[in-house]
Amino acid sequence: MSETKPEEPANRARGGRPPRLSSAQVVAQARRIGARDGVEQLSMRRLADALGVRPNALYTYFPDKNAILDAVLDDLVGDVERPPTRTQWRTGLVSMMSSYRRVLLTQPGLIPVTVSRPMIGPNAMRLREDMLTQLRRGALDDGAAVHAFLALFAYTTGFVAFEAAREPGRHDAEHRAGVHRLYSALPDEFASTRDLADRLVVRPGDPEFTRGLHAIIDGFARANP
Amino acid sequence: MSETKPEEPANRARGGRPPRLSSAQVVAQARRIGARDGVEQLSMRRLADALGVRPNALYTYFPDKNAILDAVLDDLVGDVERPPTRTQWRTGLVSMMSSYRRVLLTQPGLIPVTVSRPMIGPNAMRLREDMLTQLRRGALDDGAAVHAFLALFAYTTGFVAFEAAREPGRHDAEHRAGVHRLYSALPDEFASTRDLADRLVVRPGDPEFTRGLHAIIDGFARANP
DNA sequence: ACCTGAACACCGTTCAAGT
DNA sequence: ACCTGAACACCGTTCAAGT
Repeated sequence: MSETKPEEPANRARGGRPPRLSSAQVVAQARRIGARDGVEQLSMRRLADALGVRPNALYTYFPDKNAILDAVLDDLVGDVERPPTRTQWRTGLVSMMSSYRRVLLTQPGLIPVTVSRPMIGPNAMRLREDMLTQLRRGALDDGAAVHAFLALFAYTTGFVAFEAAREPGRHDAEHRAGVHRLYSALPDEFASTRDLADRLVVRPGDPEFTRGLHAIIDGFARANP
Repeated sequence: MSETKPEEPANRARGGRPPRLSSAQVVAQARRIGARDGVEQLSMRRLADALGVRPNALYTYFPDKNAILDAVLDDLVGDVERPPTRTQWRTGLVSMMSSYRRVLLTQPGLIPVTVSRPMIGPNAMRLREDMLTQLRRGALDDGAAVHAFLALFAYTTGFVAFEAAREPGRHDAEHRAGVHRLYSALPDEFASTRDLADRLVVRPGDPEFTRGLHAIIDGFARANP
């Protein structure tokens, strides 16, 4: 559903009333609310309120709420940093995915959205192109490049989702302490979990993310020239 | 929020009215609705209706809707097949993750749920233990085992999410044909996407999934004895 | 202990009407 | 073309009350 076509005003027609809004303004405000209060709090009614308009006015600019979310997501993807042109392909890939991760962590609530409607919109298009280019520079053949692209994306999305599932802080720390107690007291049927309790309970972050990234790139590069 | 404690009846108390339901029945019915109509259609009101009860009666068995979703998810994870004890560790891992993938694809709507509340509940506990055991059998040291576990899970979840984002069929085929036309007509700034259009447009499935799985395992095993 | 009636505070979306 | 009033068809959750 809803293929993200913002439908820029095009209000040339005579008889037309001048628009009070633009789709860009709607997206910007939506993003602001999402960043401040979380995407869960983003409703058509709140968004309209913040824009000084009735809820149904939004349907002039976007066909439905999902289209707005798609646009916000692509706007966000636009913040992902492109690697400098002369970096090594491997480094380029890692830095792009790291940037993507950091950007997504900005709006954790949007992750379920990303996950089910990925890679639509102009900025996502750009990101994909850059990734594919780096993979080919790494001398991966066409098949491997596409598969590696898929794997890297799946991994990154999944990782960020897990990471964002619990926001860091006191509450998270207490939770992890509780889990640690639980794991440590496990019977022998759960020996591995019990033995690895210390490590399992560490909040995953940049080092863990990067390590997985390298493993995937290595795994694909290995089977190639 | 909501740590998945089904709170089994415990209706021993005198003066008590005999329960018409049990938490297991609630979960079973919820799963049925999810499988038939999609999780999007699963509301407290519909669920209550299907159980022949008013919506608020459900709060006797679960503190809120999320707790029900958690329980449904863990129930689902219970269907993941454990590998035969004597298989090679690598094969064991791949078959477990493949089974997990197939099970999740049964209830695509639940994937956004998995993604943000993973690995809670007894069945998830079992799955984690089995994965960790296989990884250690692969002579990965403790650190590598935990990181590989994380990477495999992130990858699988992300992959399934992408896969489930568009359900297969006529509609999907047409969409892919359209994307192919678009990619093929791209200007030189999008040379890689254009060149790889044929492959990018293929619906990912079991082979692609398995290939990525092997790449990750290889990537982690490489840096070890 | 278990369930209900009634209500609260919300949703997204549509549609006819106004300018 | 753009926006509004009013309504439709829903939500999850709470609370006092009944048995």
